[in-house]
Amino acid sequence: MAPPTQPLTRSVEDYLKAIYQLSQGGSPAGTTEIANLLELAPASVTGMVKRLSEQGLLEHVPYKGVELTSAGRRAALKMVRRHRILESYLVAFLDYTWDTVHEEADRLEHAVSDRLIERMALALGNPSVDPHGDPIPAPDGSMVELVYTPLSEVPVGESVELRRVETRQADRLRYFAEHGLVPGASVTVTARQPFGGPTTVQTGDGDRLLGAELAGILLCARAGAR
Amino acid sequence: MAPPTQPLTRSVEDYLKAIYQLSQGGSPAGTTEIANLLELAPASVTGMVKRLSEQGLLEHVPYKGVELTSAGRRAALKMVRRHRILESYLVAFLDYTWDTVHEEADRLEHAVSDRLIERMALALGNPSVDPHGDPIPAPDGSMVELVYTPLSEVPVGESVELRRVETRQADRLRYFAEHGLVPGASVTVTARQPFGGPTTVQTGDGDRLLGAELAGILLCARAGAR
DNA sequence: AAATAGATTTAGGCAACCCTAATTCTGGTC
DNA sequence: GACCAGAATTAGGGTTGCCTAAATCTATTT
Repeated sequence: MAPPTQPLTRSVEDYLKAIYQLSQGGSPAGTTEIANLLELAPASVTGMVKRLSEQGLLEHVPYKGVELTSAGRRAALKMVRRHRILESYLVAFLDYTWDTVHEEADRLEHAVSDRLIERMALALGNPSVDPHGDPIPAPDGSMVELVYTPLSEVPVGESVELRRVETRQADRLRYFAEHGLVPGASVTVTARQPFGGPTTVQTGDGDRLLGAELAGILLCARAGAR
Repeated sequence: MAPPTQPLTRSVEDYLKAIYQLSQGGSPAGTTEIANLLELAPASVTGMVKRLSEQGLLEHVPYKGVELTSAGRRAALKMVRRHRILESYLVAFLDYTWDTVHEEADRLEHAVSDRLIERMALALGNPSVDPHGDPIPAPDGSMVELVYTPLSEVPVGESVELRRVETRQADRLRYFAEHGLVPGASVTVTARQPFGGPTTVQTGDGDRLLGAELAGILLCARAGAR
């Protein structure tokens, strides 16, 4: 039952990761979506998708969309584990910050061995989340994905704990870090303007006004819900 | 004076490293030598060599051999630095042994950024040699290469310090490590059989008989010479 | 000086991936 | 029910980097 798969190329690994990410929402990934994410022409995606379907990594319904097969998902989750362990390691031991680490991990994830990843994981104490609060799949591909509430939807008056930051954009990440808005931080929502207006929060760092976009990518654990 | 070079591909990096290594002996590298080292067909090497010459990284005299230009040497030394810092880091912090580390470093060296290498170097305290005793080029490409004496040529009766092990073959490296024959170890030559016969050495670990091949790849610092 | 072994190069191909331009399909609209 | 915009696919190319087979060159031997 061991996967007899020949090693995947960098390109293939990138496609699988992208399709995994786009399928998160439940519906199959579209050609153009994939193309945008990988910064390729849609025609190139069609070609690769065809090859990967033949290899049994994808399920492709022409003109409809692509989904990962279980072999594809397994490979994608391995890449996600690599990426998140790498990010965690670089931040913990090599002075990277969460806004600079993504790029480095994106290159390294194609070059590391399983052995290296497991040693890094061990050195980190087998973490379950990365510096952004994203869950790290176990070596067997299992992953516990908790459901959090966007800060933009936390009722006024409630105190919550920041758990996860859903962006890789360096400028936003830097802004969050500068103001103590990192996983683990406690914040209280003190006000919110209507019609997609800003949310006001109280942090250990003082009060801060967050626009709807930023408040929407800060995911929080509410007291009762967990 | 900054190198305006576009990023090199993995293949190109491998060629430059190979040619650097083969040119160490002074004479230009031959097509077949390069092909053997990289496990490619000689015809493939001819093709790549032509492209790299046009890019100004190599000096190729058809039917004679190849040498690195100064741009080529600079790039090659950068790869050597990457490789040796990686090996040092993996051994120091991630429990690799010197017989397993080469392969991992060979893949990683194409994926790491300069920034990562410099952070690893810093974490290591800017080492000047790697776990095998090979000198590590400085970021500017300068490298101090000391001249050592092969154990096979150390006169009987002399005590020397092991400094460098010139092989990447895992089985030999494992044998050396098992018997304390690692850089820094002190050994005394107690006997040597003539006509390429074995050398007998006394180590902290006891006495040991080393055939000509093994004794030839253990490089030693002699007392006076250094 | 001719022969020849071995190294090197040329010729002709192939696979992976990417691109642009042209075509075809799908899901609404009017 | 025909039409249209946008999505997806097909057609036709290009590059990189590898291979095998067939020349060709070099250097050494006879």
